[in-house]
Amino acid sequence: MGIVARKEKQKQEIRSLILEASMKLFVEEGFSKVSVRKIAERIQYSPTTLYLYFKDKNEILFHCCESGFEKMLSQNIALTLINDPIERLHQMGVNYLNFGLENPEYYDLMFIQDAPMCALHDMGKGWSSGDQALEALKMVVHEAMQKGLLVSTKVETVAMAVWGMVHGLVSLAIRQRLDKLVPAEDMEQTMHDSLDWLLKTMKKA
Amino acid sequence: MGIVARKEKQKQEIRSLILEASMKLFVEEGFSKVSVRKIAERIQYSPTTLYLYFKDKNEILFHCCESGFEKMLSQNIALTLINDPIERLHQMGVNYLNFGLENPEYYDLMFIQDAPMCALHDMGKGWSSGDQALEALKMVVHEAMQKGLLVSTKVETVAMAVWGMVHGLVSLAIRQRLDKLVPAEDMEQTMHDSLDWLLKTMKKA
DNA sequence: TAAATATACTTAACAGTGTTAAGTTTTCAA
DNA sequence: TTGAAAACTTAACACTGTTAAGTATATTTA
Repeated sequence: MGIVARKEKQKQEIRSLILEASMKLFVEEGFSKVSVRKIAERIQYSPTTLYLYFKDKNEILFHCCESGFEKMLSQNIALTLINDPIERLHQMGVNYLNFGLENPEYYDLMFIQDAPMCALHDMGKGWSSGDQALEALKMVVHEAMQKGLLVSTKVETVAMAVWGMVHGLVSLAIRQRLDKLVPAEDMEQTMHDSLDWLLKTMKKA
Repeated sequence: MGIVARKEKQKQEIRSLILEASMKLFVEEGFSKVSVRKIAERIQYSPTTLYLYFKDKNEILFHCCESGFEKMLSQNIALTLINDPIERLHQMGVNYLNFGLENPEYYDLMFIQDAPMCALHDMGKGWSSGDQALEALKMVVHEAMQKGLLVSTKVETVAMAVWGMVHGLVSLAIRQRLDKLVPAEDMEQTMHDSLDWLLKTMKKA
């Protein structure tokens, strides 16, 4: 069975090749410019070959997403060192804002486009890394409530509020909706101010 | 000069015809299904005719957006009756959430897609109705601070936080990102809970 | 009134998109 | 060496936004 295993390994290698080319392409040229033909050209294959390794373009984008989540989670490792759950939640928010602003193309794919969600639906699979981040968020909110640092409410309510806000800020910024509210040079700072304000405000008196 | 005025009026009528057809189309079939050819077919014109009335597709979508903003603002008229600025801000948020959930296609265009912003940029114009809504938001925050109902900070910080959150909730919901956090049947309620929570929380003790 | 001009609109095409069916080349086992 | 299976490509379909060139239809001028 060594031979069939090697075949499988080769297949995985080409899958990786396709995904790496895709990611390079949309980091360099932006998400909207990624096309099946351009990906194929980069790896010197015919466009139709990609369909032997992935069901459709959405599925390719879905897998790019997954590596985006890993990228995002990797910056959160140092987080476990922070004891105060509010402070930890705050830092999670800061990391989230920074990730979004520094990787707008990835962010777009992970949280704004619906192509990846279509793929996810078609495949009947779950997010794994995405769910993991969500679980961490709920956990820290729960901990803060248990320690009496937050007024006790449904965990989902607060988790949704916090995620909603940071996502709202990043996605409005990415889509140029904040330009009229605040000058470009103050934008990043104001976004962080808003986050600071939320966490200071929600802290139990 | 009556004749040139009539000509101008006819031109405006065809512009309206195009816009109405576009809006019907994307309310019925969704934003992503709107194409120049389909719009043209609806009004029994050749696709290229549309380019005699609008610079490109983005410009058409931009004007659809504008009527979306009017739709949105129209539901905010009753708002001026509310005296308490916090209560008014709350109701603005409620209206925002409802508009987004009831008109996801419009919302998509107005706050998520970047086609309209491209058009806006190309035309060198401003949002008018969009800016108006933003001004109203800043105003109510300002008023709440002046009346001592909110801790005084930069108005933009709080306005951005509140808008960020409601936009975050709506856009995450529209793009199916909240499905894993909360069951579908509780989603709308939880979104409103989050908004309630924010406003209760930010109210000065 | 007839010719010239300006307006309104269409046809045909370009260059691109995702995707599929059918055909070809390569690889490998019997 | 032959035959089957796997890997890959060519050609095509049905779309997309957009433009250049051509055709009718009004309107203005001589």
